[in-house]
Amino acid sequence: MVETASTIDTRLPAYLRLRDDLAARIAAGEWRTDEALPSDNRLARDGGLSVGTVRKAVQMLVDEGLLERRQGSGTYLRKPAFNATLFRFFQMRDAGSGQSIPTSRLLSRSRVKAPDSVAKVLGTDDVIRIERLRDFADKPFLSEDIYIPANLFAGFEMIPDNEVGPLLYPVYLDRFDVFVASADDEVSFGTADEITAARLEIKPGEAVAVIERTAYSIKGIPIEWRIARGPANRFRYRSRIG
Amino acid sequence: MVETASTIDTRLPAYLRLRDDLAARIAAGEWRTDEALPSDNRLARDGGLSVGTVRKAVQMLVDEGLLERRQGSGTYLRKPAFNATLFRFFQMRDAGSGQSIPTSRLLSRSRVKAPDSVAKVLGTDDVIRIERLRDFADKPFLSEDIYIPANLFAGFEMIPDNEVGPLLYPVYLDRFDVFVASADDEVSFGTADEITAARLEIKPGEAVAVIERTAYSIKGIPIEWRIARGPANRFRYRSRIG
DNA sequence: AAATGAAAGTTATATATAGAACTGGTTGAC
DNA sequence: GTCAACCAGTTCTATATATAACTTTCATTT
Repeated sequence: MVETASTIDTRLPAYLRLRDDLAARIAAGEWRTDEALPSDNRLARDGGLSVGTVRKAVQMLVDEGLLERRQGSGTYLRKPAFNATLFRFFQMRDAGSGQSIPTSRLLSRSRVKAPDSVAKVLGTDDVIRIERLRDFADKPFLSEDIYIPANLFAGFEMIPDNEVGPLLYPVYLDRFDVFVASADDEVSFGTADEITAARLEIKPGEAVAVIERTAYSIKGIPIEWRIARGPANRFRYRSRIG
Repeated sequence: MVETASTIDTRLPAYLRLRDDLAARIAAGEWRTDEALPSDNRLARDGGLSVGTVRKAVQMLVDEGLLERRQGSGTYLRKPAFNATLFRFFQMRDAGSGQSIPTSRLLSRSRVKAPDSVAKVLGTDDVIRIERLRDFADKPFLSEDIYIPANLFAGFEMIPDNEVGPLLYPVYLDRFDVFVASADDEVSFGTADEITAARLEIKPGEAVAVIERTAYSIKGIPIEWRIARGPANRFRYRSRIG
């Protein structure tokens, strides 16, 4: 059940090999989000390929949301819209156009042995656990419990608090070259236990919304599992299907 | 703000025109799900196009989930998996592998003037309203209020109850050639009013999950708006992001 | 009866090429 | 100085062609 990460280049079709190569170079930070990749023609010459093949490879990365093509201009990295895509739950119902990123308080980070259910999802029980509290409109509204594999995020628990921004996924990318490409969310409903209630400043037993999320890399390898709880009456979750 | 439905063929690119043409013929029921469409070569000859252009059009429909290509064999209609894709909320948490389609009871159907908020979404206030109650494991678990534009679904309210199956989207497709391609869901939590409580057999004021859904055609035209309520403690909503 | 092989038809991959549509900058006329 | 024209570079659309990989069918051989 071991997933060797970068088994590149078996005898895959050329367009897939180019896609993988580009994806790797993107992850390696070879280009910035403002200025941009070699042109189709250039990639074709360099790779000894035809333009059609190059376009097919690039188009895949566009479909996957990594790249963005601008006709007449070039092909660019898409600035990951963490906000809009992967962080859109708990948009406050009366917040109007605010759209502000909520602030985060790190409560703890430690390397621990993961609970069975988490270990099963991540494929290892050697994990780093992060406890976090997020505020919105000066009130706590999300209590989070996050698990990430220690082998992928070696040393994460040592990073000074002030170097960890309000969003984790950019940190994963910048410091560990781990890109969160997709996620499964599961929303349900429960009641607050003592600890959660204290953090959220509500009474134990009050209704909370529960979001369990598993985040995956482009290759589909699970990167993170988290469970988040917030007051049910302030909760709103949006999802696009299809 | 009027959307003329089938403004085909402006001077769109050839591959888009072919895509639209095929989509229309699919919706018209020209092919069945078992045996299948003309080959790439055939479509190219018939349309006076090159194979590359045809492949691009067909690929779009594959990406949209309408078609399915089988190498060496042909291109086939995909049987829409209504169950898995558009009807996955309220999977009961302890139902195990049941996966059974819940039963439906139609409570009312009538042509009415839509509330403002609904009219705004659908673009018309001439709608048909459907009230429905869905059961699971012999208990009511979803009370639904559904609105569809009367012009798209003329005569829907006349169809005998027993000819409306437990799932609405196949009915839309079979009888009205309306294909639901995507949807926006919005999940929140609230409390049951008198009517909802009676239907769900719970007490007024008890916690309910609320799902508001807007469903769209392939062209992005809103087709249906619904609001559904169910007991919060039995609720579980899954969503894939990215 | 079962295995083999050939053939035709299909999608999948890849190349080469051409012009259209668009962008961003530079040049030149006024 | 301003505006228009041009230009080089880019993506986008479309064609034509060739070969590989695969499926299905049918005839032949064993």
